[in-house]
Amino acid sequence: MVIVTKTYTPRDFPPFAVTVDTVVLTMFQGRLHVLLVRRGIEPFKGMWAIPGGFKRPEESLLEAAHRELLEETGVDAENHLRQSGAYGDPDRDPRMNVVTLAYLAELRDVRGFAGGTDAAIAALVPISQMLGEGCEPLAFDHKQILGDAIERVRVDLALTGIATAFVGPTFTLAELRSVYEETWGFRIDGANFRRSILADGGWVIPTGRRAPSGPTGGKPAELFRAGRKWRHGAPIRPTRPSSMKKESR
Amino acid sequence: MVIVTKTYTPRDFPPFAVTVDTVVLTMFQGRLHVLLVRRGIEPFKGMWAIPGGFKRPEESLLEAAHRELLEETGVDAENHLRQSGAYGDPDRDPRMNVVTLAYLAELRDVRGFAGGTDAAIAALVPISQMLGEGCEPLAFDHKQILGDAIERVRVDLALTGIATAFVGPTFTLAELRSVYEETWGFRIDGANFRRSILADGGWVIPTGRRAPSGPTGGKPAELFRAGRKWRHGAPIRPTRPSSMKKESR
DNA sequence: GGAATAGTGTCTTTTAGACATTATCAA
DNA sequence: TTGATAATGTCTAAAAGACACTATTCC
Repeated sequence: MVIVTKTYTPRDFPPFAVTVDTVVLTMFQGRLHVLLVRRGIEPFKGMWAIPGGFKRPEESLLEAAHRELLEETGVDAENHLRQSGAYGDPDRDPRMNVVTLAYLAELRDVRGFAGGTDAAIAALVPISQMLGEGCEPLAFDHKQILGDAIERVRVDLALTGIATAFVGPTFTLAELRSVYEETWGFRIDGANFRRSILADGGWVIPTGRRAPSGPTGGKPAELFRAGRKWRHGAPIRPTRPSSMKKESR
Repeated sequence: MVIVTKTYTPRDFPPFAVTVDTVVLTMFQGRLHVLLVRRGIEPFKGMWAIPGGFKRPEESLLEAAHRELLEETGVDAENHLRQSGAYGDPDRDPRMNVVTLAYLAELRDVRGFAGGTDAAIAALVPISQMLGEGCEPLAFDHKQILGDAIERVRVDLALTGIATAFVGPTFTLAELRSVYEETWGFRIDGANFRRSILADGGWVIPTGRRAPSGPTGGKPAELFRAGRKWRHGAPIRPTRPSSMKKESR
């Protein structure tokens, strides 16, 4: 039975360290990347890790995630942070009992980042390098956390307008489509994609302007911006085309 | 900078209490209910609360959720617990800084529960009573936690086979349909529901047997069991029928 | 002009939604 | 028999998927 007083003493409850770790995902050179830091201290010194750190008593979990990411990497993900999971196995940190809350942020620009307090280096690393065949290890249970976050993004792409977070304030439908293609791992027909997206009125809105053609020419693409609508009426489905050309990469 | 030693002392990190709270949802008398406990101690003494308690250092979050639910309510939700959110605002508990991890369990049978350690009473309460118009208050931020959990269930019904968790080991399609209807709040055409469900092969499997007719007669319904398939190919969509008869309750 | 990319049109197949019809029970 | 519920069949409309064709750029 817990003694009911205004203040608790440490003997009344088992204390834990609470950390927040943020998986920052971004499109870089046409590939899905994650922002990682090289650990500068033991344990797992020198290994890649998801940026994060201890929550402070006076801040909320969200505030902690925002602050830690900014401190460690210089990246400001305010208004882009979403919860993605909690991890609290007793042995997940060899030093002590740590419960961590994973956050997720999809960002367009992850520039100007630099190693902060206790992270030696921050860098964008391709997802395929961390989760594919024969991939590199990650500190702690961060491979699990990263995997769960990716799976979350895949689902959310179909159900919400989160795809627009990966692109700029204005974007072409080809850019938006490549977000889906890269994350789901297969190609989508451009014509049908356009129809699906525009049929879901209020999600992407034409600006009337056009993007300049690329170095290889082609018709200049229309520029769109994200609308206020968030939940899709009909989901953009991750349906692998029936007789579609196989992914060629 | 954190001092790197094998063991940490309490001065190295801010300690928190970590609790796990479990939202148990079940169908009872045709309505969606949540399992709540009357708080026997301050703060919020006498108010409804989501069952839960302190995590122990030697157990995982999942194990803690399982144990606390069993202790407080007598309900064993092993293999049915899923994370649904984390809550850590500094003032969410008036006594101290508590980070809580919310779990979610959809169960068929929530019987044999009784008040345990520090919960005076455990009871099934209709969701409408806790979240509807002019509803009752809940302890702490448990109204938020409950609302988030319900929203999570609504989405998961469309994407996964979680609906079968609400019904017995064998069930009729009418029973399964009522889970969707009750959770989404509108009626679904029985014929079309049957087609959608059976088209998604491997999710529900016919047993060859039939359920006895109800007291009002009618053709005995086929009995199905849950298959191994979990993710739906095409989602069972929460599409409100266009010209459908309005919900009559 | 030719290659490349964006956008339109259209055809086919699939699925959702509505609802009529048939089947099988209890009273 | 009647009333109720389950299951099947069928029609229509909408959406997905495939792909031909046009438009506009760079080289």
